[in-house]
Amino acid sequence: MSAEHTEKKMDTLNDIARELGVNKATVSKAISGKGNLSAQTRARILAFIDQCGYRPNAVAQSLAKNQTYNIGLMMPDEAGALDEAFFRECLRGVCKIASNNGYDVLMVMDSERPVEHVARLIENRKIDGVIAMRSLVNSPVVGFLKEKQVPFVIIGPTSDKEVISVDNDNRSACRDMTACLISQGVRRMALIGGHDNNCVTHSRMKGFWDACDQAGLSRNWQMVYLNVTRDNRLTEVMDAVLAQKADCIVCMDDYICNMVLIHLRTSGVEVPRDVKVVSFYDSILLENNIPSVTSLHFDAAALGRAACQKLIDSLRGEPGNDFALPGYQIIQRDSTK
Amino acid sequence: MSAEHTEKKMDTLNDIARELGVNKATVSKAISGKGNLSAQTRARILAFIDQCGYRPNAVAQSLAKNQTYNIGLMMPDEAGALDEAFFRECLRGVCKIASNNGYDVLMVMDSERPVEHVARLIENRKIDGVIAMRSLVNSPVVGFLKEKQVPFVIIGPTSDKEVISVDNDNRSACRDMTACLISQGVRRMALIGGHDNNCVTHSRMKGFWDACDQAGLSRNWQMVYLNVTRDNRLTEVMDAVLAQKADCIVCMDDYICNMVLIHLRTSGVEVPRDVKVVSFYDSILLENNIPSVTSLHFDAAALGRAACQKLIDSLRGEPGNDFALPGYQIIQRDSTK
DNA sequence: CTGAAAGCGCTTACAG
DNA sequence: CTGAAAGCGCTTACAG
Repeated sequence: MSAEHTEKKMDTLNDIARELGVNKATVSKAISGKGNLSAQTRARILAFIDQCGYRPNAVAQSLAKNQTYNIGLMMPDEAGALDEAFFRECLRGVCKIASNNGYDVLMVMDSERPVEHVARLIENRKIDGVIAMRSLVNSPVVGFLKEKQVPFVIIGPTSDKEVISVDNDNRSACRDMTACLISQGVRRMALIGGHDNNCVTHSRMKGFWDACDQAGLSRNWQMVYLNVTRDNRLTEVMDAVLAQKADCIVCMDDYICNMVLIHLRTSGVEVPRDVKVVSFYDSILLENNIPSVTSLHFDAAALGRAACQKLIDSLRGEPGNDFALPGYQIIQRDSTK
Repeated sequence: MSAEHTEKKMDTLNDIARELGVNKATVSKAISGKGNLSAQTRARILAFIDQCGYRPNAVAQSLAKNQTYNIGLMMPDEAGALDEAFFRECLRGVCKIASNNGYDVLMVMDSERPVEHVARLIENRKIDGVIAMRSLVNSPVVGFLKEKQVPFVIIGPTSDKEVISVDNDNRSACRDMTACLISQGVRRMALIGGHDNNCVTHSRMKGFWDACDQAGLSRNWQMVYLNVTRDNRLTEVMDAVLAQKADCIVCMDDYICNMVLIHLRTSGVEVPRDVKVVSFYDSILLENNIPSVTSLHFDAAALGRAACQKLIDSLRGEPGNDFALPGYQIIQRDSTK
């Protein structure tokens, strides 16, 4: 494979132009497919390139074309509180589409100062555009990207109409799931969620209320507790929930659900006999629980793919094909039987 | 902030050279700190740059210096089977050190053809070096990188002395943990592990045997089952383990441990009364279990940091400071009480 | 249809 | 101590 390499290095446009007795511009045109060129010489050049294993220097191309073919991917850096599998899947989706389109993915995972980091990348011209995952409400990142006119797409909800975004249809999904519970006879639910500066918390809550309203179920009968993170408020919240005889605990994500399940188990409350439990987000934590937990399931990889495709379309100035939002399923398990 | 920008664009070396009435080479020297320059003019130039917000074009620098300041990070793409938190932590560590040193991290997460992907990156000169996570035994990636003489470091075990690597000291950790069990009276263990083409499986097993040998515990009394992945062999393995009256089940990772716990629970076998359970790898799955599970805990972020630092040292041609391997702890919980 | 030239924004010997 | 020049490897008007 490297036999020819050792004889003559063929790693610049000049090398191969000299060898073929043509101008390097001609070679460039053959590769890019731009400009006029007889099919004959193009074929000859392409054949030679293929055979000698030449690869254009991406850095030089970047400089000449003022494009890097790099995408910056901003990962939120909140340890533990978020679903690891979600990020991995999403990342997989992004990388896949990027790779298919000749782009590479540059990670931005700066705990302290994400804005400064992405700013440096932009100002140094190391990336062409940005994908931001799970943005917070009014994220300063969005403001920065808009001001600098950097092409970007957001994975997660936005109210900003100028911003390209993809998101799970959390509101509809949570509405459907809640409606499903109501149709099964649930009347007095406790909704438990995390940080209320997280956009997704809001969407899910809206879906929850949508279903209650549609079913004519009084909002006053339902209980809502937000900002329940790691261990802080859980005990007091659960005491209230049980004292007020909720018939179903609706968890906004699997991490909260896991805490709830442990609390119930140690308190001797039996699921689903004494109280039903569901989660708006599914992960391995719930799948393996006993009893297994009814939950919504979203397709994170599809989300990543959609985000990346939208960004690349936008980078190319293409119309921005609209994608159907990746779907969701309600997975019925033992915790609501 | 962008007030001056709008008046005069100061985004190339030429712009600022013209403005200051000096040569662009002089400006370049002021920034890089290389070459001779009077402290005075250097200060003047630096002050101006600071004030007008100029940032060098990293692409042009790359071309001129033949360095990209990008690191390729290869993530294994085996969904589900691996610990998500491990990757996230490790990634965090890598990104942190990279960022501190002016490097950026380019993801390689190509399910189908990782070697081709990294090859393209190298041949296109988009990266200076590579970090490979949790490589498989005899990975073709390693062969490729060695052949191409690309600087790289491996996160995980290698027997290859020419290769720079960082790893948890799995063998010692597993030996210590096993020794600890033996000192608590365990005599007949069942070791259950995953794919035996995974290096880590071997290290952990070695540590296990080390402790048995040192304690004079006959290897014949112990049981070992490898290649127990998702659901395939678990049931038959557990039947054998229980039939042969193991007093402790040693799981090679938390995923296996989780499956084991579920099996035990549904079989009515009580932990730790009927059998003790430990895991060689800790994650949220085990921490929240009831009973909580005794386990080894490794510091993945430290591993990522060490790997990245070693790579950067090697890129700089520096001596390659040796790092102490990131530590581990034995976390005693209820499953061995 | 092909070639010669200028340019992308930097760095680095080499003169002066 | 500073400057003028060549070069990194490509692309893209512009001539011929």
